[in-house]
Amino acid sequence: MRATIKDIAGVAGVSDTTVSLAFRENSRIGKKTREKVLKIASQLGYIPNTAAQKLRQGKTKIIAFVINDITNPFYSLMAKEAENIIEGFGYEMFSADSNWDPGREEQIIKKMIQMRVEGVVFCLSEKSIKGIDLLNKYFIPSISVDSYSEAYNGSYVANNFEECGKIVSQHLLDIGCRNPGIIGADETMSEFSAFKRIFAAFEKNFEKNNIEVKTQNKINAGLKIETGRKVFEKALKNNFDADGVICANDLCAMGVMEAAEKHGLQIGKDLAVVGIDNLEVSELPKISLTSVKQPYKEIARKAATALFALINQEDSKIQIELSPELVIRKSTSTFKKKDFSYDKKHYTT
Amino acid sequence: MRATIKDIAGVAGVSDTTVSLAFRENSRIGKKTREKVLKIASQLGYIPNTAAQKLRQGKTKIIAFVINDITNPFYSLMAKEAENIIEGFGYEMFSADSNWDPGREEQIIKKMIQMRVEGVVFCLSEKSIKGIDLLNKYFIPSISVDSYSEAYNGSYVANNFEECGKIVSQHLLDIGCRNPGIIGADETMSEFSAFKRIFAAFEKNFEKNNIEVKTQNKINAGLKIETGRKVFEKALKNNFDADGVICANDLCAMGVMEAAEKHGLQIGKDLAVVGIDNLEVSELPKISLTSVKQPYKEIARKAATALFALINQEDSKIQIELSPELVIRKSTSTFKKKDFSYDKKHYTT
DNA sequence: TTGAAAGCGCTAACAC
DNA sequence: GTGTTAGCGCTTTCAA
Repeated sequence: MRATIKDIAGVAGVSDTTVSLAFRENSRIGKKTREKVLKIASQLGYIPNTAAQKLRQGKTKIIAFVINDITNPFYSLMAKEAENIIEGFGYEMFSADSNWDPGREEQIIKKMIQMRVEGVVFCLSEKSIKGIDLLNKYFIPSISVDSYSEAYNGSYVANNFEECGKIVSQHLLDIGCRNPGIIGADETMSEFSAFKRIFAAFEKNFEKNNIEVKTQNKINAGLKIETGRKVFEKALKNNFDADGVICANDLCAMGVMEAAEKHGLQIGKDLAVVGIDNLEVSELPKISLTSVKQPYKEIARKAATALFALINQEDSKIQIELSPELVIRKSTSTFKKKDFSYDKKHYTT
Repeated sequence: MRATIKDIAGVAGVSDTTVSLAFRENSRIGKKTREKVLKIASQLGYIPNTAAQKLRQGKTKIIAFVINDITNPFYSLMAKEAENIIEGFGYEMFSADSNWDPGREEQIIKKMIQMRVEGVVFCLSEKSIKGIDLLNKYFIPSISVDSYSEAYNGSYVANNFEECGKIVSQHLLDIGCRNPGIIGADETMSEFSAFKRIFAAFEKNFEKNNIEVKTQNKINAGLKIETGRKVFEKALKNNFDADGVICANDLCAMGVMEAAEKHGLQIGKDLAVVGIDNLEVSELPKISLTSVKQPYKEIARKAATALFALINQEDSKIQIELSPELVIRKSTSTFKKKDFSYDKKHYTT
């Protein structure tokens, strides 16, 4: 039904080989023959069959992109950037969404191996390493983006989460906060290495300055406005008394700010709030949320490029961390220092 | 290098066919043979080669999802929903991002045909119909989602944009606006049928009530906070004087509200503002933007399901429009009616 | 400059 | 219940 190379060969009165070669530039085919073949091919509406090509050549020129949640704008941004790089190398990219499910992760990676992809860019749920084991077993070059679990020892291009926690805590210290709080993700997500590393670094930097994050000021809220609001409302009614907080993300921070104001606290003055993500809406004057901007585009670009270095065996392991940037806005910039005496005694940078 | 069916057959001392059949449930193979084959396959780390399967079977069980911009949260949401449905049918989904470029669209669709996909879900830029022509030429079932150009006559599951423009205008009428304004997308995007249809229906419903949208109150801003703010600031300095506006999307509306307040207008009272998208942040008390919520998830689900009806020839053309919902918030709910005398004379529903 | 022949890995007819 | 044979559409030797 659909035209094949044989059909063209039949009409043109040449061999299959000649037709195949006619599609490649600078092949040994004569000019006239090529023109004739190409013309007939176009008349017959010939489109090559990728499956046959791949089978014959053994190479697929496909890279897989496996990600936790493609509806997360940062992940879809990475997908788009990676795709551009990958196409620049003459490869195709197939993406798949694991929905944070380790079972689906493994299943997707198996499919990708069936498909004989030549490399994989991934950001996994960290709940299982079966997917990575599979890739290693079949010697498929792969690289992790954004974050990676503690046990992971392969290639990655990641956010420097220690730096992230550190710059936030340092900023809070600098503006005068002496009683920090941590408003984390919900229970499932708070095991994710990114949050663990950010909050650990945040706490560590305060400890270096002899300031402790009180247990009552460490809570798990979630990644949405609503969860941030509800959980923080409740916390304030209990004994939450921090003067500066880091939140799991910007949406959560917005919920937190709302609850705080409702409780009579002035944002930026009584309570400094920092988010993570630097969403477009965070810069609205009415929100004006200080936030951490992470270099997702650059991560994706570097990772895709690095993957080809692995594929071409120019390198055997690549581990890169990129630093975030703190965007300071009103939610932290009008803080009133309460305890200046403290600074002289303890404060160090 | 990688184990094939022949390798397994060799070790097990059976034929290729037997091995192939062993992987299929309820095939005629004996129980013991199957167990032996499966065991050896697992020992050799056998993973079937999709290219070979597809080539042999002629069927690929692949659906393509071609979309303008996967970083648009609504589009990625549709991709995810569609993928779930498609997997439920035992197919795989490959997605590709055309970045609103008609050239890339065509190129992507060509690739998908090379890949012998069995169906395509798409949302195209509307700047060219070459992609659709290709699909038709090769008799590949396809369905459009979200929007479609005027010239398009194929299957679709779309937003009912007329309804969208109508409910917004009716709401503005109901609260007492008598001098409407339209704040559209930038020049490139404003040719997109979705915006044209929404704004036309908006205007038409006002006209039915003998109210005209003045030329000076129709402006093109854009789809971002910043463009909304800048363009509306300028418009207010000129002669923009509407008392109720529809904006191209929520982000634009936020920029508009910011500029309006800076200019001394009270949102909801002097100027009613309606957005489109109903973003999560639009419900924040400080923003509280009335907005149109469009049924993207349902569109994607219906479209994917409909595509299989087309593939299985249970149906030859499917055209469905789904209605949006207006979420009313403070940006329109405290409006002070100025001209009650008008109502008695003209107002109709 | 061209063609003949082989085969990538798998599955489907058909025969036993 | 199992094996033989052929072939999906293409590319790649190798020979002419």
